[in-house]
Amino acid sequence: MRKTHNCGELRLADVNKKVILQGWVAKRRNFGALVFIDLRDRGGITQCIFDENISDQIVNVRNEYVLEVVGEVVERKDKNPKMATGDIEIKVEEVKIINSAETTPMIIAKETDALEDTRLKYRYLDLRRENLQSNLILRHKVALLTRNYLSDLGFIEVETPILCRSTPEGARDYLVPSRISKGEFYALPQSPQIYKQLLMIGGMEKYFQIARCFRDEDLRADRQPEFTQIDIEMSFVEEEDVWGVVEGLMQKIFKEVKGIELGSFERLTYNTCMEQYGSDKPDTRFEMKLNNVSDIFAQTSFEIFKNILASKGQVNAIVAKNAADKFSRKDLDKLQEFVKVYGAKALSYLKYANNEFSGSVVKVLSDEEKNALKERLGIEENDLILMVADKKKVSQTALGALRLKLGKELNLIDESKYNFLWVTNFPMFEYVEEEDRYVAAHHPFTSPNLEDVDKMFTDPENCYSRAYDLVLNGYELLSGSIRIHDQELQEKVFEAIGLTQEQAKAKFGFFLDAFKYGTPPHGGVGIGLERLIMILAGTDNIRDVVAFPKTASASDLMSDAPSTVDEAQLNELALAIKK
RNA sequence: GGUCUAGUGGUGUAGUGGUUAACAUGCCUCCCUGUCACGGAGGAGAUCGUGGGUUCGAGUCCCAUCUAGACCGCCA
Repeated sequence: MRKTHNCGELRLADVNKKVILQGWVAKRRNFGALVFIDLRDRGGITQCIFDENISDQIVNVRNEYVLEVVGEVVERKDKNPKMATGDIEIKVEEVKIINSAETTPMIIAKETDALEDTRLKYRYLDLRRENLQSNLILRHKVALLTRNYLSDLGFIEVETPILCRSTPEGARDYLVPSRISKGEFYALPQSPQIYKQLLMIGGMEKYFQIARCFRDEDLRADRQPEFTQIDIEMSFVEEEDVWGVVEGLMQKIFKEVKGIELGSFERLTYNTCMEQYGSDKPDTRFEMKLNNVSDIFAQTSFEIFKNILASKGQVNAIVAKNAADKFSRKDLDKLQEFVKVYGAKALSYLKYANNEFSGSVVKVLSDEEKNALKERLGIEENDLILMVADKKKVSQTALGALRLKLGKELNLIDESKYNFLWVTNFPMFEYVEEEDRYVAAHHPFTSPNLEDVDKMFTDPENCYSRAYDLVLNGYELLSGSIRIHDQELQEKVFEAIGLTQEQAKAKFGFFLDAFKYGTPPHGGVGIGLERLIMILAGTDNIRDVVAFPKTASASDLMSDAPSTVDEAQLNELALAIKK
């Protein structure tokens, strides 16, 4: 390689050095006989100056041409404090046009104005932008830190299969038809869950993998169909051991990447989370907690609240402090529509100003009820009370979502904070109405809390598990659990979710067999790498931290995947497309 | 599966049912020796996502459809 430096590293101290740079033309400023070219590579941008002796050699050079310049580093006459290399420039003595470039369909700059579909179609051009490059470099750093940290602790990285057996529970699998066994399919792994547990049975004791996972489900701003997990599993451990490893890893990453010393991680149970924040992944960077005010309305004559409470519903409230004047009737109607998305039938509100209440439910609530609310919620001048009366879960989640929306809109969130929160004691089961049965809330290999084992059949609603999530600033950063290592207990869990022994055997037979041969107690986590990088990079879009992401409909605009295939390919797989 | 938003020169946007569809940027030509969002003069570039419909007349209104985005469901 002839290149002596990258385009971001030269400083005043390098003046008089003879250098060779190679890179792309980011910008050309032409003064006739004198031409400035900003040359860009992964390292940054350096200004190159072409005087009358050489400028005629680059008259045809346009943006994104690839150049080699040979020249001397000189101090600039007029320095540019906005550039890292702004004190110097290259006085070009020789130039070689390595390659030309057509006019690009988008402007390649730190802040491009191109919309995302354009950027995705020409992703290789978008990747030349500083933002995406620094995000990918950040991702590399975090992966490297992770490997080193875990390796130092005695973890072994093991690759697990991408072509797996389909598992019927949980997320939809991506399927891959088998050519050799016609009519049969592999599935791409939703996570290496079963394999990493088998590695524990296989005696690896401490395993990790930076593992690609695939889920054929609809996308979101923080969800791609293929994504990467920092997958960790350990034998002979309990919760504290796993959490200690994860906290150490996060502390290391935040220290090295952000220069931040993380404090201790807070912990809340799932139920407390739902009660206080209306979410199992709360953003704890601001307050505005939920209050269950159902008891205030125990004797209410307001029919709607009365009926909801009679059918075991709840009335929850949040308070937007000193913000009543910021919400017009129209604004509040919009909030009403917002909570309906989450299944709430209505949003009740009360404004408090000049020592009196006004608002949607002011006439139907008694003075006693309003005073009780005022006292319970610590209402002061210009406060706004927002209430949702509904089924417990609807009331909580609707207000939880509203809390987050208001936190953002009222600027209550301290963006400089990184609030980690362990959420523990998840319910073991979740009731699915359509199927009239309980399913595993996490996955069926999660251990129930030992004191709740009996409740699996007598009181599944109140049976809790040894599953935990780590939440960072409102994002679910990881999920994990202590697994079942006892065959008998595993069979009971299958029974509790309505799987007969035969069904369980058909679905997980090899896995259950393995449990017979001395399974160590074990547990672990899967950390969403993209979400971690998103937060570190300060973006709320997962596509900003993936080199070649998919659109919301799971297609790749650049390669136009997925695509149809030849009839011959289908024939070879014994497949036909249904018309 | 559902709700909402958007689709107009290469790119990003404006556009009240009525003249030749406007602006910025990019692109092309020319001028310019200190710019860094360079500046100046001129120029090319759009069947307004697609298909129907209403209307004397549709970028604009209606229906369908496609694409992109956000959210709900979904994501053990």
